[in-house]
Amino acid sequence: MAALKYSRQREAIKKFLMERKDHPTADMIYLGLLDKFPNLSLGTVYRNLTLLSDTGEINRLRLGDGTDHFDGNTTPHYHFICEKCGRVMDIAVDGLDSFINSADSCFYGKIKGHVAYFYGECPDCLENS
Amino acid sequence: MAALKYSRQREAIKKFLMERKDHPTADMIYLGLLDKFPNLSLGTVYRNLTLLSDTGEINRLRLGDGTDHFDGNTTPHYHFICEKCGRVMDIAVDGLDSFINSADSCFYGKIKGHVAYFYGECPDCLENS
DNA sequence: ATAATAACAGTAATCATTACTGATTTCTAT
DNA sequence: ATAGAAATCAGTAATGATTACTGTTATTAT
Repeated sequence: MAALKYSRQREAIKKFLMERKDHPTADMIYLGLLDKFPNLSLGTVYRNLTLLSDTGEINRLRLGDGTDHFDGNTTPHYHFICEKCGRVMDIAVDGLDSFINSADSCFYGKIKGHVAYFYGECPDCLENS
Repeated sequence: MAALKYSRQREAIKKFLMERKDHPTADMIYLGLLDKFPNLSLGTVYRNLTLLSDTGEINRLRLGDGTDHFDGNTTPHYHFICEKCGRVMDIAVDGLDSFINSADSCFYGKIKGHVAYFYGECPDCLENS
């Protein structure tokens, strides 16, 4: 309900996410912005990440590794997380989305969305073994 | 590596999960067993849930609601979580599994598994609104 | 300009989960 | 049977991610 006011910190957080292809955690974003905002607070990062994901400008990823990751790419896509190095990568899975959206044919509730991600060993870790 | 020794507590935890169709959290299991084990410790519940899911006897569900749920049904199936009441239900999604297993056609890493679940409003909550 | 209020930095609190500790139970090999 | 080794226990403390609180600062509308 309350109107959002501009803040340099929020813009920097959004820009930071847009410029990256990895999927940083709140802490990584905090550390990455400390040089530009020496007084930045981790709480500010968390609050703005929540605001930005509430408005749909970014996505919050719950990948089951104990900490949330964030993604500036809001076009629909899926993720792969490496069990060895923890890296998060985009993964193309053509047709999965429409398949999943038809899942409610025999379900009597209202399906509003889904979460799906893959895990295993990433190309780099696979090579070093 | 260390051999597992029998424990009454672990057996009770497993039995508790097998006899249920809901998907309780560690705390719910703890509270549910307090009458039979008045000295039961929450740490014991957590430790045994980890042991049992490591051996594949139960499944740990990370459904993004801030706490893990556990499932005594280890046959492959998917879950739906109600955003209103928090209830976790089984949901049948025919063919999704084989579809997802073919996802690595254009991915250069090694996909070992996937996580997928649905969220929305359950039949009961849908009716009361 | 000024008043209203969102946002801030800093810090404390929360909550799920894990780690530690010394006592107890289970198992194995005499 | 029994004694020693080791897993498990209950109880408690610690951890780590995230959220809430507080007094101050920045942004916006009048």
